[in-house]
Amino acid sequence: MDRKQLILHTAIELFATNGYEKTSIATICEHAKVSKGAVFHHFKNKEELLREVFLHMAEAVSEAEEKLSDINGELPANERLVILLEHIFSGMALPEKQLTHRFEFQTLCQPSMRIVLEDLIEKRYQLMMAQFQSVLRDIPSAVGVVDSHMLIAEIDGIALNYLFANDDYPLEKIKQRFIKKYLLLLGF
Amino acid sequence: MDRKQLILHTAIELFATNGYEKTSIATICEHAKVSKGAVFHHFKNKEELLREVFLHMAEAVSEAEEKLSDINGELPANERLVILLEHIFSGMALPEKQLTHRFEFQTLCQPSMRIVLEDLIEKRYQLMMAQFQSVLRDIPSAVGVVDSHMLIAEIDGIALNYLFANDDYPLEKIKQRFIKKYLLLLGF
Amino acid sequence: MDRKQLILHTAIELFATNGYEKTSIATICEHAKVSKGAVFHHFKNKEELLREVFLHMAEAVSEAEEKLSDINGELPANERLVILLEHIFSGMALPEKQLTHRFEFQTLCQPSMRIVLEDLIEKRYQLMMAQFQSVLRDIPSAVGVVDSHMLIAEIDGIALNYLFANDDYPLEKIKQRFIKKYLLLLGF
Amino acid sequence: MDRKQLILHTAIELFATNGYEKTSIATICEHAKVSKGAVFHHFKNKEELLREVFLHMAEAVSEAEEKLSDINGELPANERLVILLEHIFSGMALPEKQLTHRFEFQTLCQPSMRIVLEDLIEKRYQLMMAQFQSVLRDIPSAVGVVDSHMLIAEIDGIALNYLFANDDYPLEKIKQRFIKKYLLLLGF
DNA sequence: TATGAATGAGCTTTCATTCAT
DNA sequence: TATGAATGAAAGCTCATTCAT
Repeated sequence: MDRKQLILHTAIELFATNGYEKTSIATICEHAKVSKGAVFHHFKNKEELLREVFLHMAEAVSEAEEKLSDINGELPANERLVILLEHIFSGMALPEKQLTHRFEFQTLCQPSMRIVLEDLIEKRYQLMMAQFQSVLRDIPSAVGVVDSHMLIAEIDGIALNYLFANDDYPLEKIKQRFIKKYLLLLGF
Repeated sequence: MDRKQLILHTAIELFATNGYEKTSIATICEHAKVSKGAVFHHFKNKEELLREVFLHMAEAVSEAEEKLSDINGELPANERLVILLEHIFSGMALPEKQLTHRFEFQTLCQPSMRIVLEDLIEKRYQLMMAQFQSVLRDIPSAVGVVDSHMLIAEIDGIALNYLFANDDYPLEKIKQRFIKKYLLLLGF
Repeated sequence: MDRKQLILHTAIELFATNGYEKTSIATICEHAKVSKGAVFHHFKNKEELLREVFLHMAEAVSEAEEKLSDINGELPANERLVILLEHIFSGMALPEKQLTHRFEFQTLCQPSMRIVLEDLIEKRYQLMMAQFQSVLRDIPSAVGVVDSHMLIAEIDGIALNYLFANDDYPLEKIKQRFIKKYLLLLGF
Repeated sequence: MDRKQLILHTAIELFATNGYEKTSIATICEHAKVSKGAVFHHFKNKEELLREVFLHMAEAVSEAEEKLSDINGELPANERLVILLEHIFSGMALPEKQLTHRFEFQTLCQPSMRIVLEDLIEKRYQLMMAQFQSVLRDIPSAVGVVDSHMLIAEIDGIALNYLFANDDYPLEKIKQRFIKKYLLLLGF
């Protein structure tokens, strides 16, 4: 792995676990076994590093989602929706994805991060909207835009609560109730 | 208002808008027109100030909720649920409550804040759980614990997305779909 | 015990164990269960408190020494010297005197304390000189001034080393060798 | 001279003359014409700086002593003892050594310094003990351990008193009486 | 490309001291 | 006499960033 990638990976891990403000460049250097000069050679400043970390993460997530879309292209809409939701819920339990989530929630809530990433966050939200709308479009009883917003928000909320909850959080049962709820709402 | 309250109010506002890490004691002092010494006279250190800010906020919220419970004590469960949800959604649009929400989401997502507030956050979550369960308990088709977790999470998610969204976020329409969804799920 | 005495006693204890610079007025107040106002009512400032602490300690020591002189007034000089040295060495092992010593050594070595106490330290040294000279005066082979300086210095050194040494410091054996040495030097 | 050495030298001088607590990092920086960042780049914190200052000083002293031992390797024990004592007493009058002594006494008496240097002080004491014992070992009438402790303590005491005394301190005469005393005690 | 010494602004915190009550 | 809230200077320390090598 080249130097830049190494720094990027180290940064996301530290940002996710300790927070952006609490992660000093020096700490990143120690963990990545790289000099400070190297970091500032590859990234103009800390904010630019943050932006690239965000981009890097968003890219990885998008790739996974595209694969999913490709596979399920021809199924009926309700099945596609269920598969999508199942996929998202499964992801929540993966340690690797949890890191990503942890980081993402911080970018949303932390004013200092949000300011730096505003445009990227917006773009990313539009992508998610598109993904849900492409499924809901084919369901007559769905209210495309509203339901997409709602789905995204609710999933966010569940991920957030699960991420920081104790071990006994009933994620699996919530998933089932959640899917049932939507099938009812959408008339299946 | 006494000095301590003044500091507390100034702190929550600054924490909410600029973030805990990015809010220096010096900034709080400038805004509250108080000396640094005064802050450390009333609060052992910045972390203790954070805890008191959290407590202060949680108290205010709890009081409002208690009032609501008192009023609706005798209505049927489904109506109580709807009123509760309407109340929560209405709150999201109030500037004053938005400040509180902004702060609260940071406490959840920011590792450095979370560590300091862990116990208080847990206690607060239990309180919310109790509130929802006291309504759902009277609805046979509800799955008390699971549905409470799910409701809290979903509302969190909607508040989070609304809070940081553009002006065109369809909160009102989401509220309607959201309530409809639950009435269907719970068999009303 | 009145307030002022209480503060004085608390101060010497804290100065001795933690050092003058490291002992804040606030800490003294906590230990003495007294308000800050009370301290500054009785003492103009921290330096004045230090001076009074020193005076208070020196007084107590002087009283003890006077008693000793009174008792041994009529013995031959060499016996008086031995008794005096025995008395001083015995004192070193008393916890209460150790506190005093600890404080005293700090006043000698700590520039910031020394400056404040210069005149009092000088006066106290003259007193000790007088005490030794009053004994050595009666011993023909003694070189009054020089031997007094030397005795004071050596005893200081032994006290200093004993005070901060491990439990196995052979104070008793040193005392015997020390006395033997002086009896030889002075021709007894 | 490199930056680190420069800081070290500046620090020992300021610690010795003004005391450790009263010497701020800022003051060291001003005197050494170096930025605060530079100090904390080379030393983890003020305590670590203190430890390195102590080590640096102890090293210089040890080197001087080793040279002395080498030179006198073959002389009879009593002559070696006298030379050693003469050497130590001569040192007391050197301005450069006085700085070292001033610093050393503070490390012994100042609780806050002592805590930080405990292990290094102990090690240094053992070294001094070894030095004296290597001389006394060859003198039958000496009580090796006890006399070494006593010699160290007494020399400490004389240095301490001389260091802070007025100009009329009879160091030279004390030296002569001191050596005479020991020659008598040890049977020469 | 890469290093790490150096900078200096800014942070949290401590503390002697003052003063209205 | 006594209290303790308030002050503000100064402390130790962190950190993003620069730059000579």
